[in-house]
Amino acid sequence: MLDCVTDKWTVLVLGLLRSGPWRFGQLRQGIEGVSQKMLTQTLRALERDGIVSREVFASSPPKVEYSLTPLGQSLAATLDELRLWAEQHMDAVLRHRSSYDAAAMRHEPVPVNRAGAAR
Amino acid sequence: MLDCVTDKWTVLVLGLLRSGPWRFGQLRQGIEGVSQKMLTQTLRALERDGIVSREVFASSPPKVEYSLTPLGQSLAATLDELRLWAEQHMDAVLRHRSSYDAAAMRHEPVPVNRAGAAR
DNA sequence: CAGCATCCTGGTAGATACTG
DNA sequence: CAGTATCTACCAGGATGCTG
Repeated sequence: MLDCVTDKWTVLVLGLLRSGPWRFGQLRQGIEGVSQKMLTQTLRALERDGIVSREVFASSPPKVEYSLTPLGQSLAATLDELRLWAEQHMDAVLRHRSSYDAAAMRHEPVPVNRAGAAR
Repeated sequence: MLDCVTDKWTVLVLGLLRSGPWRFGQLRQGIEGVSQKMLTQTLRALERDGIVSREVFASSPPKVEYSLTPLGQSLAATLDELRLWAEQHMDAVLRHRSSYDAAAMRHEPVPVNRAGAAR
């Protein structure tokens, strides 16, 4: 259950939809790095769970709008707090991260380049 | 950034640590389905980000305790709201999900078994 | 007990091509 | 425009064995 709401794309999609209905292509452009496949998949899952609603306009060119259901709005609000936390504490995290890495350096003797970088 | 906080195991680990310090083995048992590898990995990442602190007791047998830093406590609190949302709305989601699936059935005619199941 | 190194597998996401 | 279908590659994550 947590899996579906903590999904990366889900968080981003709901972030955009908070401001009102969006078309497929708009979402695609608004979310950097999302593939058409993942966007479709994410939206289907959200629709299935009653988080977003999908409205098809039988026009030419075809047009499909996605918007939040009431349930979706409550989730989006909750997720937004998470995003807020991330924004507010990102610098603290990054700072701690680099000092941690620096400390690790001192233990792991020589970072000799044995056949390329780490990993 | 969101990736690290929306990780599955992260959420579960922080959920447990809210109640105080836990030992490695306790966490392992307290979180169903987590492998030793993933738990180690998750804890390392959280330590690196300053979310949890790791205290080693040079006793025999060895003992390592994990606890939340102040930063971690704030994150844990935020994540807990998410868990709360999930609990409160899980039934609504599941209900919508089954009605959605039922509707899909009617469109996708005969679920004939063409060489194994779907996929 | 806690943790690391290694190997191996399967699901997941990307790329590509086609359709209503 | 908004999808579906198919193929492939990659790497997250499980299993195993060893160490301090």
